[in-house]
Amino acid sequence: MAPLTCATRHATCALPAGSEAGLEVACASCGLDPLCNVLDYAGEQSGVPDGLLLRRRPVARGETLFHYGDPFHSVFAVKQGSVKTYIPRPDRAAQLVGFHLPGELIGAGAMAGESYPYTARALENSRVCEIRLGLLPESGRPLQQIQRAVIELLGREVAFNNELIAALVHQSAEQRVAGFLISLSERLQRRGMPCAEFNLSMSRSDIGNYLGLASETVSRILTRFSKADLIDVRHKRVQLRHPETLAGIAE
Amino acid sequence: MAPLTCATRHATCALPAGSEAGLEVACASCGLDPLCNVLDYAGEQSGVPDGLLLRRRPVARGETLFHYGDPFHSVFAVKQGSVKTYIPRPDRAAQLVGFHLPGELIGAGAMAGESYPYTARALENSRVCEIRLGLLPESGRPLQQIQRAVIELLGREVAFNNELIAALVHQSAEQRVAGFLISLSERLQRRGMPCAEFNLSMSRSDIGNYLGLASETVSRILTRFSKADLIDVRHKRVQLRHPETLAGIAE
DNA sequence: CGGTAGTTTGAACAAGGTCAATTGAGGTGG
DNA sequence: CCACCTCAATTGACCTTGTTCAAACTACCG
Repeated sequence: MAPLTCATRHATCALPAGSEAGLEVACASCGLDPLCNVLDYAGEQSGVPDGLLLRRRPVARGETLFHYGDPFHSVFAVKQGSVKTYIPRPDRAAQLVGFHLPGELIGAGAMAGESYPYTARALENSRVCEIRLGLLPESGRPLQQIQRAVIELLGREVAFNNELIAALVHQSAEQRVAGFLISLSERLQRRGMPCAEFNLSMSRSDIGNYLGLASETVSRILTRFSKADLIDVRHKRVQLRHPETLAGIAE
Repeated sequence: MAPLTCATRHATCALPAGSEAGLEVACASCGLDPLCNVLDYAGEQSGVPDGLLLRRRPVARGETLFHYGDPFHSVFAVKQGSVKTYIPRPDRAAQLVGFHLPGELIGAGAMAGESYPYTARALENSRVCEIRLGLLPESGRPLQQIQRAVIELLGREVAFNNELIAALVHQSAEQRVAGFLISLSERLQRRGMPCAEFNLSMSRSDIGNYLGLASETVSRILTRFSKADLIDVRHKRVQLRHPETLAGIAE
């Protein structure tokens, strides 16, 4: 078997201009990297099924990675573009769970259970890496490292969610939107992507749904920030002019 | 070394009347049970340090199990009574993170990190079991099972938090309070505790803080529910009269 | 060049927060 | 045992915030 390489260790390749969104995250900055490295190692020890790693798979805007309730098989990482996750609800609007930027994981919450607790859908033409954890053998030494990595990932997820809860529950609409922009910017920065100016690939309703606000409120606050010269919004393009002030608003 | 027994496999022992709150959860119903069982096994294989399990440790009302930022050493489970976790914040009121009922874990979110992300304080005179995971050797076969159990626990935590976020962000004050009561009741039931009538060991402000509401709003809604004969509130005692209707309100 | 869906903006309204006064419970000391 | 103190809980009045409903506007796409 050919030695496996990390799912995301590849330079950007040429693609039809305009068909894909933004830059690609470097492997070293990707949240999947620890797992990728472990699997590299596992590969050389053999015992890891082939086809375990699917790298830089293109996903068209609107396409889904998996649906709510599907049996768990893979953890995904966004390589390029963006993905939203949501819980479809009968006779109600879907509940938005999260937005996933380059370098971020999708489906981590399902690793412990049998099925995905939400649907994942691409917000734009994107690329994702996929690790088919479902194919992993249940024994052998590498498993320990894999488990360790999974624990690490889940722990981060828990911490992030705890912060999010604290934030969402107690903040005003203005604070939430400011915090949302700052969060996006910081997450892009962490992955080495341009973070002062970026795309709001999700709709205002998606943002509102995520933050627990009406889309009109989101819109109003964005223009308010814009008039205060804190940001510059044009269509889906946002530029942060005074991130410090925004961060101050978000507290 | 004497064989270790599960941290929580013990009958209730006699105690000064009135000094402790409520019944004790059975070990089989405890969230720590999977870990306890694994460690039992580990003990017989040797290699597990002594003093790893501290069982049914009494904790006085107001006493803390650990503080925000303390280095991680143990996972706790409430055996009897209740505990709240919160993030202390400079020049602001603390942010309540969660309430922990008998059978529930505390500090699971810290297992992946180095330090506790919140402070844990007993709401009443309670008893907790403690597993000093920090003392675990980093190798040996049982580690795999321990890791598996940890992943399981973290996964549940993530799932619970996702639901919580969805709930808190989109629900009205009335829905939140109804959902809070139902959640308490269901969690008590899951652990085999009386669930139709129970103690609200936390203050109205704690509830409000947790749900993102003013304490006055919590109070108003409780009396509203009481007048509608959905519940009976007297001091800290609550009786659910029409759980189904409440569940309907919470949606 | 329309058509459609997302976005912006305005005005009326409702939910919940804030402030303040009152009541009630538990604890302490005389 | 009771008076008193303190703090939590309740209740009322008012006001801010954000939602809802509706209409105009804009980008995007055939």
